[in-house]
Amino acid sequence: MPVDLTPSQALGLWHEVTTQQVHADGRDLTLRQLAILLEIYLVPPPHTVRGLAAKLGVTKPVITRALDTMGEQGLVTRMRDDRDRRNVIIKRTVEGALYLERLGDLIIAKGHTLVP
Amino acid sequence: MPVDLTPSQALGLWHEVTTQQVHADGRDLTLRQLAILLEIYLVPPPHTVRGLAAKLGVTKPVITRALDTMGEQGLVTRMRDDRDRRNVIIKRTVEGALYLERLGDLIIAKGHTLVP
DNA sequence: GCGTTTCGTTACGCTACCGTATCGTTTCCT
DNA sequence: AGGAAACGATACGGTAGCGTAACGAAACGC
Repeated sequence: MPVDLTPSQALGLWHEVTTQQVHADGRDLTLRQLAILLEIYLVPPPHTVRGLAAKLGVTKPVITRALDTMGEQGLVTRMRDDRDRRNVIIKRTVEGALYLERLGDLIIAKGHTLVP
Repeated sequence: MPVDLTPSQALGLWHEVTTQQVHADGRDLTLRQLAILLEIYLVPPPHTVRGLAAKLGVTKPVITRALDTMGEQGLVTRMRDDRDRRNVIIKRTVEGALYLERLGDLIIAKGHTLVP
């Protein structure tokens, strides 16, 4: 079931959500960090640094840095892969799930207030 | 006519759009910068530094810096207000309008691909 | 076994943003 | 006219991101 939006609704939705996020988010994630976080939580595991870098079209240090920052904030965790100890498996956390749940709620709420 | 989204659709939409934006956007705007840009283009003028700062809940230097950066990129322009020369009026540009139009198209396109 | 490849991380120099405080200009008010 | 207030910009020290390049550890291949 596709979601049909008018141009005004599409940008209006982005406007409302982005503005509220700027207001409320003490974390202030980068666009890249948010993309990484969403990828980790919405796409089936396992997630690796290399895989995320390829999916987003960025270099590996970008992923490492983003995971450092978001790890300090409790949004993700890293574990070495025991089956191939070169790999690092990125894992979800409760706090990260809550963060995205709040974001989803915000998007849904703003969607309801839109007029074409 | 409100837009009804399931939690999965809401985050899925954000995921798709954010990811593609990271891939494609050579500009790499901050979340705050994007919020400012949307405010300027979606809310009726006039826009001032002070007004934008209040609306987004940030300090004035944040707005000044964002306008500096986005001004260099041609996304906005500034003009002194001749009726009160303390004020600066922020104006839209063709390039800025095109940028947001592309963003809107992207949101609409990704909305169509969603399944609940 | 030993070179080669594949991981993720780290180092380096650089740029851009942050918050706080202050500045110069312009307007307002009495 | 002259002081107070409002506006946007700037200065400052600090932090966090960037891309490129190099690194150590682990697995692979012959």
